Amino acid sequence: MRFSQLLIPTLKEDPAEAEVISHKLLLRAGFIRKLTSGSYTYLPLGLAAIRKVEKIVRQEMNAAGAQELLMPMVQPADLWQESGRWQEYGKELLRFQDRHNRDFCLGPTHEEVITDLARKNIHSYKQLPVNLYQIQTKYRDEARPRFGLMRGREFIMKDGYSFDATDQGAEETYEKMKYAYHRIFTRCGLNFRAVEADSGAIGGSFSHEFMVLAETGEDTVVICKSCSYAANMEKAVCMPSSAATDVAPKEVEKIETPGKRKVAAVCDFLDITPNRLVKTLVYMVKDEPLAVLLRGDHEVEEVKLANLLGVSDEEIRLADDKEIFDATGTPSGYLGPIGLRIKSVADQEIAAMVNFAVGAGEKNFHLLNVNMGRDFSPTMSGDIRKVTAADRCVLCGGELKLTRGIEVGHIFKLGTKYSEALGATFLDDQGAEIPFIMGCYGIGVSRVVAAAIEQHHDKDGIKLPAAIAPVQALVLNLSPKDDEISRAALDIYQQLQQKDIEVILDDRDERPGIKFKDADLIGIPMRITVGKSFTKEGMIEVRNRASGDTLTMPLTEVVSTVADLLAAAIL
RNA sequence: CGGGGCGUAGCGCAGCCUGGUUAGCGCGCCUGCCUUGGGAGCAGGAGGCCGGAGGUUCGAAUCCUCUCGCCCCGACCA
Repeated sequence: MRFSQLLIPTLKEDPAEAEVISHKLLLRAGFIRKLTSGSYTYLPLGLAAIRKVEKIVRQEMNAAGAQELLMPMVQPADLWQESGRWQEYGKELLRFQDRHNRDFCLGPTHEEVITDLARKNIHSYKQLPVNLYQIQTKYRDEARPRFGLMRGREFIMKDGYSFDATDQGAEETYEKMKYAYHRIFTRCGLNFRAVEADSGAIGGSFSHEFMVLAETGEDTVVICKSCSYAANMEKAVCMPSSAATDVAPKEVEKIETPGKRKVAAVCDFLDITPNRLVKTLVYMVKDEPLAVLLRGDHEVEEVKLANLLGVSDEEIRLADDKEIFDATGTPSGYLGPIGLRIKSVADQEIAAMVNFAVGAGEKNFHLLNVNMGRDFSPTMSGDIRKVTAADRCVLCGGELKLTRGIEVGHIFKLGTKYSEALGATFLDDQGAEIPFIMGCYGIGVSRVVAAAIEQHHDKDGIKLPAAIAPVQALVLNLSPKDDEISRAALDIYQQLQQKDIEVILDDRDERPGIKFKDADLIGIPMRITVGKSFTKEGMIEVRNRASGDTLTMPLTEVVSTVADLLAAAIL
């Protein structure tokens, strides 16, 4: 490929529409162009990078025993009505009608279609397990598309679905996929963590998100500095503190605290730190009020609270001031656990506290030296708060770090949710009719490219890992009008091609500076420069974009050197 | 969906508040000269219904109303 003939519209300045680095660089390097909010055209270089990721995904999925297929993107409403998601899915599902006024949607995911396929074509345990995947453009009518390829409405996704006869089989399949995902993201050159995610009703550790660690990530991830523990906020376990045993409980003392309602104001007034105070929040759980007791400096993690209560997180919400007063007879700000007439849940941390302050359950009063067990007993207790960087790792006791992550993959044990809803069953070896045990496994292919750029760039441009760079080598002919230089550049270009190394020859009639700048911007791993030093000394420069290492050598050594360096760079 | 910001040449922006000849600047683009190891220089040139509609006015890029689009924060989403 000749640079002069490729469409690589690089930009010298940052586009006004881009905020995050990957978005800016993808536009500047001529990888993508926006058509409309959330949809992008993949230009030749951008598409080539996506194809590289797809290739790795295919290799690893196939190696893990999965088979590729391709399902329709337009899906009939009936299937979604059968699963119940036509109502549940909300506005992200882009719906429309055909000429016969039949309802359809653009596929944001394919559980319904694949389950329909399975129920029609898989009938016996002898056919199981089956693991199917596709790589396809998905459409989600996102409320707010943002950050270029990071959160588009249209994006390329690998989605896979497994069907097993038994729970154990499904769990084995899950582990295989988890392993394959580790290989895929490692080969893509990403710094990532597989984090335990909330798996809602199914429970157990059967949902993992694969998070690329990057400041621009939309999710917060908790990772241990010492071991491999990693989890997202909804799932991250707080290790309980041990109770202080050397402090004697004191007498409860009632103090007037006029107008002091917020934690900060109360602590300030009482001259204590927030970790010596227990705040009492009120949640509405399916319209029932519930008091939630939490240390003053902690925050509720609603997903964990919902899980403890055995309800979905959509069924709980904070009560408003009126609901609080109606339920407790106390205005918000002075609520306390003593004398409460509604049920209560205490965060486990409170058990470790001695002589703490609480609201008195009476306007303008607080109590000091309160102790759980002696002065009140909550209905329930458990881990219901968000972890903080001050917490310790549940596995090894090491220090935790809160960091941001980009979700590039998600694996999930689905169980029988869809197979039951759609009546997708098979006969087991006893002749019994059983629903398939399913799993689903997604990878945001286009998002992987954006995430990789977030992790691999510098002030000059993109530094994609060789495994997913659009092409591997770029030969710069610095003087296209000089026959000797042009001949040498062409020679190297052709030799690299013969070795099956993807290469672009920059044969443009431009000044050297422009070629160097563009080379840095688009970030091809190996840059081979043929210029004056070749005519003068017979030397050619080979430069590694990622490391910046530069070697000078005679023409005869160039091709083998580049081949060796690339072989070392690609896993 | 709530809040904020922006739409003027391919890209980045000024002009708008305080209406007034042919609407500017930088980059890019085209032609020529020159230059050729880090986005050079000189000369000439093309390119805009100032997002759209309506209104106010003798006169609107500029003021008012509506509308469409894009971006950011939040909500939502996995």
